[in-house]
Amino acid sequence: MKNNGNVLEKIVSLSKRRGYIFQSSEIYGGLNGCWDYGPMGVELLNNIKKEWWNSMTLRDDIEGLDSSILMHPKVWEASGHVDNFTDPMIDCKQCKARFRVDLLGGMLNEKRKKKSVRALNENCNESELKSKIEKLLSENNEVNAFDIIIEDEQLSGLLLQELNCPQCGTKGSFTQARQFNLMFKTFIGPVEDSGSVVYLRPETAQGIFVNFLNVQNSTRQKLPFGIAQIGKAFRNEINTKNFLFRTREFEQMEMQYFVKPADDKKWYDNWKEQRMNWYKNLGMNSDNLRFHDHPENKLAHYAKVATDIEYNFSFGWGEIEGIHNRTDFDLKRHEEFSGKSLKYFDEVTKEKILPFIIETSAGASRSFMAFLTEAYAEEEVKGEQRVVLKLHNKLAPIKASILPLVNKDGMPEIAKKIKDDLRFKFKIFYDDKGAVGRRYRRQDEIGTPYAITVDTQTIEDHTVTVRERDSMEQIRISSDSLSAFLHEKLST
RNA sequence: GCGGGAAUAGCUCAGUGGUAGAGCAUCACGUUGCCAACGUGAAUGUCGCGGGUUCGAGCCCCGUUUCCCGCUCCA
Repeated sequence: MKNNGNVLEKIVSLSKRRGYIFQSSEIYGGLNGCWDYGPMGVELLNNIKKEWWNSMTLRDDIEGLDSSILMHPKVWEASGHVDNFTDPMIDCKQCKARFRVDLLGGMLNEKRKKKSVRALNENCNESELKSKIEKLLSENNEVNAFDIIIEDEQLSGLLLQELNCPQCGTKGSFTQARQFNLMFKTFIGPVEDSGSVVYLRPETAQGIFVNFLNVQNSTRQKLPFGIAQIGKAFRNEINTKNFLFRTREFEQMEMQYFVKPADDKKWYDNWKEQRMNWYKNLGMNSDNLRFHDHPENKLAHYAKVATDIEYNFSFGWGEIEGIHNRTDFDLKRHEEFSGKSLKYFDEVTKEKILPFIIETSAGASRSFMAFLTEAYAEEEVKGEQRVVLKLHNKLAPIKASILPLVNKDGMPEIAKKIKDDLRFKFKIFYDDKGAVGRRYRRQDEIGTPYAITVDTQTIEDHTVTVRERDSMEQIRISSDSLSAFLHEKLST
């Protein structure tokens, strides 16, 4: 059932109807790839983050951190993002082939480069641009001029018009090159010049790396130990798509584990297993989860080995978490660029070493969507269809609904008292509108695991029925024991 | 970024150039006896946005935005 595109649309629709996800800036026509978390969505998201945070920090060897989104621009030079985080693309309108502009030069021989530069010079009749081209040609030979012009914001498009597509040979069929860095730029202070440029972080990890020694010194941790952080990150993606899956603003849950270089393999394997189990323990079916190891030739610039935990979304397998061995790349680079030592002093061997880093980088937004997809179910009950979110108890936004069977004989008063007893311990919802069957179904649709109903017998003996979401079965328990009941059920 | 589809009430959708509609949902009143009950009444629309054609546009044309699908891409 999950393998048809309809499911995503149904989830999008349900998300809006029931307050999980709204489109950002909807009244203005929306903003591409931006989404808001509604009343239910923010509860689910917070529950996911809480489970992750607890699993990471309720142990001896991991410390928490919340670093700022804006960081010194040199951080991103050191990390490699300023140089490597670019992706200028063009398409051939004729044959639909896509090329990276920076690689296009390598696909053309010198003769073609010279020819295209000459043609550009001849065909250009805009005086300002013409003089720019002539200046370039006077300072460079034609081949070098090609490489400069192809990267030039103003001239690149004109030069592309003079080129033939390497695949189909059609001339002038390229789209405009989009020349940009995937990092969002902004400016600090009132003057918007190059000296005041800062970036919105494209990953939270660097905030951990630059604080490595601060955390170690203040907590007296010994290797191996980790630093965990949850926060927003931003990437100016060319295309957003698939609901929450590929967005420009997203939230990461990252834990960087610092180890002795010789132990890197051991901890990489260990964290792979721990992280996979985390998803399974929160209700994801093993069949919908897999590892995808990165082939060596596709590794990121900082990684020695890497794997993704992928989830089987309605649109196919997609990464929800990356686990990388980042080696000592980041700490070494930050030593280089900052001129400060980031070495760890081993008290036993009396050695100064630069630790290796095993990174676990989970997408909070992507996990959110995976948990939502996993939970979504359509069932037939007595000839009627019901839609139910089978969310894990720990993740469900609302833990229990409290319902008077009918609005008379004092039932609402008893139900309201139960609500007041429970409301500061659990996220609960009181509903007395319409028939009770309808109220059950409404709660099913937002994933509430328990429905507590006050009926005639409650008036006599203070017992209530508790209906379980997935089985729809009811048990009868004393209203005094509800708190203990929920506490037990929700903690497993 | 390319190609295809879509956008009308909160949701799902009908409306083929001539008065803006249905079902569900919402609200009020009545009713109520455990899985989307019923009656009566009410409220709800820049027909995604901007132009154009026309006596007249939700409908035709152009542009644009957003979403979905496929391709491409994802340091």
